[in-house]
Amino acid sequence: MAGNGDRRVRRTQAALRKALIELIVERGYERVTVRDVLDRADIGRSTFYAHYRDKDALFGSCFEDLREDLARELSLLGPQSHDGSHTDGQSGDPLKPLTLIFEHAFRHPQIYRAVGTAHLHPMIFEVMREHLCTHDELRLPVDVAAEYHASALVGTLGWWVRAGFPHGPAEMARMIRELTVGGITAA
Amino acid sequence: MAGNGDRRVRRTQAALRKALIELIVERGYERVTVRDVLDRADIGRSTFYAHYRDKDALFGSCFEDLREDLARELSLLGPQSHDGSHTDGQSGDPLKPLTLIFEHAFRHPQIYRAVGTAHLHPMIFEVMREHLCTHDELRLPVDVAAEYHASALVGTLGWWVRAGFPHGPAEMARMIRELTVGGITAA
DNA sequence: TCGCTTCCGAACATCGTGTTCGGTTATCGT
DNA sequence: ACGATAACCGAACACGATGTTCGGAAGCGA
Repeated sequence: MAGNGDRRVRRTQAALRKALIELIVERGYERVTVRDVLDRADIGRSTFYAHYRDKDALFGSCFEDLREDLARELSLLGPQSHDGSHTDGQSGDPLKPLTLIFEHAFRHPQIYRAVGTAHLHPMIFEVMREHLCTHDELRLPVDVAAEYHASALVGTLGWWVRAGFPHGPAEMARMIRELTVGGITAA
Repeated sequence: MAGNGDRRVRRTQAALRKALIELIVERGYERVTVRDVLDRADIGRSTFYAHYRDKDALFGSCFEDLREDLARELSLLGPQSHDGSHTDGQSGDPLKPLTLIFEHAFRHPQIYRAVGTAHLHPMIFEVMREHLCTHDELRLPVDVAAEYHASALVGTLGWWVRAGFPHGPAEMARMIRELTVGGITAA
């Protein structure tokens, strides 16, 4: 599986990505130098620059993998109500997409801790936006509402990861749903 | 007003802060060098390091001023319902604190654009947390709910600033309130 | 005016970056 | 198995940013 291209290239890139993630978790992105990554991955300097323009590029490739992975898992669920409102039975459990996001973070704690959740924002935003467009029963600007809910979800997800998963993924999904559909007055 | 200490010190620090903010707005934080700040502010190199340990320290002093300014304005309103729920008439307009936050950003577009809104998060979070503690009618963990609403507010605020204030401050406050108290189903 | 503090700016050591290039080694297709 | 090809190595280099030092000039408050 996943065996495209030269084996050496695969080995090199995997080692670099692994090293970067580890180091970011240990020291934070800013405090990691290219030299550090090279030493940790045991890769030659020139080899690094043959693959990536700089540290940012390597970092980008890391979370791009992650993002695609999550997007693929989400797409397997098929089109459905993405935020849990409208339990109109035409598609599976409306809580499933939310749960899946939290489970994904739960399964990749290292990368999520390193990469942060900010990079998921655009993706979540688009999902929210599309959903709100098809179900637009509100007179609020779509952008505002989408940004609001995307920020809430992504922010809470990030907090949950940083706090070391104080609750289970499914539990988190349920709570987010309640907060989203019920508002602050729901008791 | 604000005339504490040596005039030269005030001049120097003000020039450095102003230069940094301008440059961050123009190029983004990472692409600003200490040299750039020195040139823009017309300040000697050694003088800079006599005042701040590095670029981060100067940056920190910038948004600390901002944070204190906003906190002072908020405290002038006195204790009240900070998120707009509970129109129980015992204190002024429940929408006022929210409006004040948006107005503050609207009055300092440069700094907000440069500093971003992430630094307000802890403050907003605490306000949310306290409010939810006193009005805890929900069985959800306070931290989760506080993080959710804080992220939503701060995220939307940041989007609004970056988008160039597509709506008025009061309008934004009203929309946030509706999204917060009404949930997604409120139509 | 006097004494003190701040500012200046040039010079310096140090570090991280990104590139180059000739030589070595692993991989893939046949 | 083997040969052509592509990837890797690593040392050396130029460059730019950082943070420090120090003697002298200038501005400030009293």
